[in-house]
Amino acid sequence: MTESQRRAPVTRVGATPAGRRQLRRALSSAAVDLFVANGYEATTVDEIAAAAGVGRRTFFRYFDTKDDVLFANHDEIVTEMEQAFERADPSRDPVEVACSTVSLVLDYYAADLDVSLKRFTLTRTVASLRDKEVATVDRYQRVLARYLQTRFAEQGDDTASLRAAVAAAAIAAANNHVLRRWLRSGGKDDIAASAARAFALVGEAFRAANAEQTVVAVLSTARPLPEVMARLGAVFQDEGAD
Amino acid sequence: MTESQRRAPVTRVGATPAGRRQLRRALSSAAVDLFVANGYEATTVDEIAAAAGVGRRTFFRYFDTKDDVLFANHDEIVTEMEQAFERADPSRDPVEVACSTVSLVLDYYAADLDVSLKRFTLTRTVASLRDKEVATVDRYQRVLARYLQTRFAEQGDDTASLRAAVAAAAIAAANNHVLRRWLRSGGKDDIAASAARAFALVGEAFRAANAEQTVVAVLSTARPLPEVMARLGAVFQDEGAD
DNA sequence: GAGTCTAACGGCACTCAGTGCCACTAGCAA
DNA sequence: TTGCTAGTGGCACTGAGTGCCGTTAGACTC
Repeated sequence: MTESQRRAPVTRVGATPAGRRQLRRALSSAAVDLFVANGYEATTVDEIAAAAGVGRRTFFRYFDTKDDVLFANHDEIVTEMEQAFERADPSRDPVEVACSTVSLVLDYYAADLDVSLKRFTLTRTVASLRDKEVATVDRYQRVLARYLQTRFAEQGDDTASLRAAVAAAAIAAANNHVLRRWLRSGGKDDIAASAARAFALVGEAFRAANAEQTVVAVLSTARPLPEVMARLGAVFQDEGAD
Repeated sequence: MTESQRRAPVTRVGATPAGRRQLRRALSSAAVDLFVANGYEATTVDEIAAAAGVGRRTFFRYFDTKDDVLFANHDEIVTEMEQAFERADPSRDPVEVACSTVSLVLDYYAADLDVSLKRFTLTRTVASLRDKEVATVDRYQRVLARYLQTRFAEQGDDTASLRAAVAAAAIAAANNHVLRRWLRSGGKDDIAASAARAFALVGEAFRAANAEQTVVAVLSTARPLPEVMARLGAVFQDEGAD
């Protein structure tokens, strides 16, 4: 063995699955801190790896790209959402199921407030990271859309695909709006309450249009019933037009 | 001058603004063809530049990144949308204005069907290009949201920000759905008709939810009016809960 | 037509992300 | 002790993106 081949003994953290998770977290944590301290572009992968006590090559065995390290548990969220949809009660309203499922994202962000806040400032500052975040949002928006599409199609909706895409986008936007507002408040706001309000707005917009509305009104009139019916019918006669 | 410094005469296309546009198009066109022929990753910027008859360094003076070349006129679309919002009739319904403005994107895509189709297959195939497209969509979705937010705020909507974000997402999703469906048909479908249908769905979902619903119903009962009112009131008593 | 100036261009060298390859070794099994 | 496996680090390589600078086409002036 030559002198140049000599090296420090390898700790080999990733031998066990728990160790792999631990190293992933260590890399992610080190990266976030370095990004915040020195800026994203100014931080090299070498520095991240060194801060976590591993080699540069090992970093790329845990994360495909440099920016992936900021969204470490995103895959986890997506698979968890898919599982939630699989075991969802089919009798519940699809939009409602989608809303309550997407709030898994809020739970994940709330579970690690410190990292969430740092990532928030980074995604607001660095354009490429903002794009990356948008791409991750799009990924679970697709999961929402797929679920809604199958459910809408079951209900005999002939525009299921369109309605699913639009509703999924609306739900994701509402979720993001709540999330960003909460992060801007530094995690102080009542996230559950604002989420409920936001999803109520979405549900109102899309549930109502799905099934026929059931409307109830009270009127007082001396006119004979057939005339009342005719007048009421005239009010909605343009509804068939598309 | 040494032999190594000798070079072919420079054509200098970009001396005039028209020439710059022409070279941009040439680079974009060459890139798309190479991407389709040899794959995105397998195509180097050197090859694109060479195919357009310029040096590699010039490529990066016309496009910031390699993937930007696929979305060459995106900035143009965004600024045109912003201008459209500025001269929009303030008496028109905001959602309707947003819908008709976003269809500028459809016009741009329809204007160059060939490139649009090639880009479509690329964005479906290459993950990084799909992410890039999602990011571009997000950019004009923000323009929509900003317009809707100011208009909703004018109307005294205290949840203007949320409603604007959700409506903008829905409009963008509807637009994309129409666009993708049209591209999958190879440009054969009637894009205007399907756009009208899609935007009708969005408008229905968001215009109606803005004002209070006006409901009319006919009922026949022998019960005294106060009891009827009390029973009807009980039906909606959970509506205040948030 | 000759001189001048500006800006587009090409070349070169550099950094860094990401990848393939291989040698090394900690931990485990026989 | 002797393999075997898998995590790891080093190394070299490709390619994107950037800063710098010399060159020169084309426009403008006189």
